[in-house]
Amino acid sequence: MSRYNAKDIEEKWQKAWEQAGCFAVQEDPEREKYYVLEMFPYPSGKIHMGHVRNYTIGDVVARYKRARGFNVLHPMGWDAFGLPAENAAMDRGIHPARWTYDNIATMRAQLKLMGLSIDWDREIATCHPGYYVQQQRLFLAFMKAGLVYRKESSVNWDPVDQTVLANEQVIDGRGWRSNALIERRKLSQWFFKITAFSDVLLSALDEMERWPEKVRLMQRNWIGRSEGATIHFEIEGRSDRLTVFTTRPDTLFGASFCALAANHPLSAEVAAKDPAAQAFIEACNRLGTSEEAIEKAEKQGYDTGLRVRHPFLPGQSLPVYIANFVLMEYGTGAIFGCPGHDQRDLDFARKYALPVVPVVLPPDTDPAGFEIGTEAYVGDGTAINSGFLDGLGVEAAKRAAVERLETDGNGEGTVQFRLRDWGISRQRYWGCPIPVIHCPDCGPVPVPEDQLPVALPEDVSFDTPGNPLLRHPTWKQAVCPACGGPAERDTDTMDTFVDSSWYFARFCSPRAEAPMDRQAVDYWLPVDQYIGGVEHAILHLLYARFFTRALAEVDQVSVSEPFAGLFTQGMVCHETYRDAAGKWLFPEQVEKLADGGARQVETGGAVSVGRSESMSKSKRNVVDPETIIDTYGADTARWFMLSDSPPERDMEWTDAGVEGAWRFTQRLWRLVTENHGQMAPGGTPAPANLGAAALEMRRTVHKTVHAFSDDLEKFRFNRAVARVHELANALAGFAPDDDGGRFVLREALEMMVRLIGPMMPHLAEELWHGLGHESLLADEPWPAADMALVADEQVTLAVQVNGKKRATVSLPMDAPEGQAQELALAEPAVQRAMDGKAARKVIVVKNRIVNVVV
RNA sequence: GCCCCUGUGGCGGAAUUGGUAGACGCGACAGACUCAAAAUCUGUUUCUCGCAAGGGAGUGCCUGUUCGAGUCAGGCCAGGGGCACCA
Repeated sequence: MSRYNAKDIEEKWQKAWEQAGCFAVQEDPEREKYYVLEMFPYPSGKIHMGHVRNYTIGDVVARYKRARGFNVLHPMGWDAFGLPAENAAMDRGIHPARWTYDNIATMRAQLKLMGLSIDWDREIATCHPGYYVQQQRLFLAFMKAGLVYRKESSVNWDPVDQTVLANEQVIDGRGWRSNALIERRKLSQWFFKITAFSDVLLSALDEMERWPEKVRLMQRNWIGRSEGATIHFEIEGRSDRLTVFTTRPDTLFGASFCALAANHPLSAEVAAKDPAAQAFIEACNRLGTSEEAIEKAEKQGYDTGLRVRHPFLPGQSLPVYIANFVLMEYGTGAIFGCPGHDQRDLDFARKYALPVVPVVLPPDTDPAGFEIGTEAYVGDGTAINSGFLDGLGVEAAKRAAVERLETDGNGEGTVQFRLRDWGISRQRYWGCPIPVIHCPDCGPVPVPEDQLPVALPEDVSFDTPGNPLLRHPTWKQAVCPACGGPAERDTDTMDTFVDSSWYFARFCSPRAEAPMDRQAVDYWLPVDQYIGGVEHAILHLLYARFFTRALAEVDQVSVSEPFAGLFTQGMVCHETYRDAAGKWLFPEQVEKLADGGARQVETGGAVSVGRSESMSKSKRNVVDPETIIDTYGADTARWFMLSDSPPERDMEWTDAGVEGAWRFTQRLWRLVTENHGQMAPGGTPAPANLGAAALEMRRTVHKTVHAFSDDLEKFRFNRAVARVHELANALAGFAPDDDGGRFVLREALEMMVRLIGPMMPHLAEELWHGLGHESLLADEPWPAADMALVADEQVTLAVQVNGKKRATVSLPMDAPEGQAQELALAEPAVQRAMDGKAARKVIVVKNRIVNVVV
């Protein structure tokens, strides 16, 4: 029995597509465009299974839309700046550029093995000066438009490595390399004014119907619009006021303290005269900058000795604390605490023995017996102990409180967003240099157009701590473009999220001299289908949305949203293995035993099998895509990726699963090639009459084409795969015995080959040619189902008695309800279940079900 | 701590979106072919009572809505993801 040789055949067709230039595209106003984009990869070294899944899904969409007649743009590039390149430089002494470009070469070759329908002419890498010079232009355009500004913000500072650390590099308050205690340090940095778009970024989500609801919800929560009030408390013995933000102005009568963020200006002022306050602030600063670390830490405070006057209760005042759970970045960096109706405030009040006054009475509660114990009451209710607010519901009380604050000049109703401006300065080498020169006299001055790009110097070293750009002997020396005096370059580079915030636009005109060619972006944008991991649901996608609006504001694009459709795929998981000593083992080191256990291949030692987790190098539960492609071919790998698990969900990679996919690849090949002799010749017209078996087969084929196409449209690839299995099963039992049968067999095989085209493009191309076609399947239109053959003639209805299935009846499609009822009641099993009683009610749902109620 | 998601046979999952639970695949078992193995083909496979015909239970747990709930509502339990300098 001959076998399908994936390796040779895949290479053959990849060359054929390349020679024919199938996937190179140009703007064509005559044709409807479709832009398919998968999130571009970070060139970390080799492709991993997550990439294989991502690009397989994207390629199915791209090839399908192409067959549907769209002018499809499907490009690929590299998110090539980032921290790992610098880590490699430090660990192995390789220059980040060398490391990155080597990785790109490796990964490009690997991706090409997958047979993706990509227009490689448009390839870009964000670390290439041709890309980042355009990004510098955009930065300067944003600066001119007032969308960029400078302010101080806190960072994790590693005092030993002399560097800023990402939150993930801070482990238990210590630097991951140096193990030194991390400090919070203030740096003057560049910010993008994303908050100028808070409202539109939020409201536009309502119209983004082709985005998953969960991503829209996450973004809504992230932007975090809340209505509330700012309240100005008079500080006793001072002329200035303390301004706080609250979402619960209705609970003001229950306030028992105010609290400041550790880095609030007033905290600093107190600390200047109070060493104990200073020590407390320093302790807070050791907490790290992540919200998680701050929220999970034990609530602690320091009494500043200051007191503020209660705006509604003359003569009463509240203590002011510095507290470790108040964030300077949100609201005004200060709060008032109402322990009765906020859990954090309650924990704090109990700790520092502050009063707890209930001011909201839950519905149907006796005020006499109502007390706050260990749990704050955050629900709706009626105001009590609240002076002029007494008796009002929460919403009404909020309005009344705000009204009084405004009348008295003690505050005002405000809308607050959780969203903060985007700090983009990074004290790192491997990123896009910020094109600004700092002049002692003129301040920050944009680098003039004729001096762009501000290129990264190549002669840098990573053997000493700190930012290589900062300590480079000459790079930062510059002349002020405004006054001509000596000045210094900004030695920071941009957050790599900036690079990925506009690459989709650059793909439209990747070699343009300007950031983008307006005609090209106007034709291609927005991206019709964006595909990537859900881990980017907030940051990357929100930044790209902001960036697009900013680009529109500086008149670079016409669209306001970058991604019309979004699909978030799940992760690829694998079982984890450990030896007796608890060390992680690679899957190839482990042999599964028949009894379900496992042992080590080399030593025969015990292996404990852990749960399936997202593939990661640290847990060694990885399978190398190149090995898989080498063994089984790209089509099998692609097919398995699409089988079984719905694409939005996590999937488990198993050896048995790939082998199953590989067997099916071989089976399809045999099914088509072994039936060549039984088929009608190509081009034979459909006979007027078909035998019963042939007609049934033909119906199955057209139903499959119809359902399969619908599944592709809806990203239900696993079901589409199942339908091809069903069709193959049906074909295996079909032996034509007349011209009609032979016609149906050819039609069935051709249809099946065309359906699998987007999923297993090489096999499909090979079989297509085997069927006698000269054209490339990649250029063929999508097959159409004959709707007359898709509709069923007979339907089977379930018959229930009191909701329990007792029988089924078969009758013509759309038969009248009376007929269904009559047939159902005549069923012996139904009669038995009715036990001689009369039917009280019979519910008939056409073509679905009959339910007899007795 | 806050926010989000998921839960169906031995396993991955399907279920026309409130209407026949378990499609399809994997695994397992039995059989055919073979000197034998591999490959391939055929059949069985939710659990349970029964020789059978046939019955009972069943979609993480509890309560509810409905003629009818895997699907809707409320409350729990378990697992996973994100939290602004990883990309």
